[in-house]
Amino acid sequence: MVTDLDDGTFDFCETLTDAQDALAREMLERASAKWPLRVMHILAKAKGPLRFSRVLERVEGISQKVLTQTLRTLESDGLVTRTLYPQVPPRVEYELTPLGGELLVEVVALWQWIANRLPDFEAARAQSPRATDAAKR
Amino acid sequence: MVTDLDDGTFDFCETLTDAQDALAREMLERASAKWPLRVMHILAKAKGPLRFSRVLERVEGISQKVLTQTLRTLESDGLVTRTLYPQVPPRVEYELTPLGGELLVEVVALWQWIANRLPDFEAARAQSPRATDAAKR
DNA sequence: CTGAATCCCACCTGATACTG
DNA sequence: CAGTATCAGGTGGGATTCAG
Repeated sequence: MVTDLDDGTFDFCETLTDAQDALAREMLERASAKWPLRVMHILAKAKGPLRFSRVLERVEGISQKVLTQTLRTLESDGLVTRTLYPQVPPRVEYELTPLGGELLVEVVALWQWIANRLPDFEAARAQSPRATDAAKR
Repeated sequence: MVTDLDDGTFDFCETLTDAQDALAREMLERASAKWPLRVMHILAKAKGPLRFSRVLERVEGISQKVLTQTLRTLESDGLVTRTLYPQVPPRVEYELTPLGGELLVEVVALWQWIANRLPDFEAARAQSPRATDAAKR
C-alpha cells in the first residue's frame, strides 16, 4: 500500500507532448548524473566564473575530456555559460547561469531528502544482498 | 552570478562520510534514471500490487530482462517489494513500498519543476546547436 | 591553457532463445 | 508466468597525444 497519494499526483506528465516528456526526463537524468552534478556544484560554490583548469582541479577524478564534454552539454542546456577571452595563452571561464543555479537548488533538495533517508537505504541493502523469495511459506 | 544562495547551501554533503555521500549520489542517480522512474511511476499509479506481466505491459518499450534487473535493484534498495506465490504457474507481485512512494513524490516534484522550465531548456538548445565562442569580440 | 583527436575497453542495453 | 542464459552492439569514460 502506497502512502496516501492523490489521484492525479502522477498524471501531470500526460499533459505534455511526447517530445516534451522525453526532454523533461532527459534533463532530469542529466541533472542528477554524476559529473554534471559535481561540476554544477563546484561552479555554485565558486560564486563566480571559474577557469577550465580550476574546475578540473576541483572536480576530483574527472578527466579533461569528460569535463569538456560535460561543460559543453551544460552550456547547450543553458545551465552554464562559457566565455572565451581570445588571449594567449587562452582563457576560458565557466559560470553557472541563473537557470542552472535554480535547477541545482532543486536537485540538491532531492539529494538532501535522500541523505536524510540514508539509514533506510543502508538498512535495505544490508538485509537484501540476496533478498529473493520474500514469501517463503 | 548565481542567484542569491546562502553560504553553506551546498555544503551539507561535507557532513557525510565518503561512503554516505557516494550512496546518496547513487540513489539520486538511480531514482532519476529512465527505467526505475517509469517502473515506480507505474506501480504508484496502480495503487497496489502488480504482477510482472502487468508491469511489463505498462512500461512501454522495456524488455523483460531489463525489467527484471530494474525490479531487483529497486527491491534491494527498499523501494519495491517482491512477493512470490509458489504456485504453478508462478505468480509474483511487485508493489511500491512507502519509502519508494515518498521518494517518487520527491523525484516527481523535481520533474515537474523541470517541466515548468521546459521553454527555457528548449530555447537554450535551439540557439546553441553550435554555441561555441560566446565572446567573439 | 584549453582543448581536439585517438585509441581502447569495460559496462550496459536489448534481442533472442531456453527453462522450471 | 516469470524468469535465466547468451550474445551482439552501442556507449561512457580513461589515458595519451597533438594543436592553437
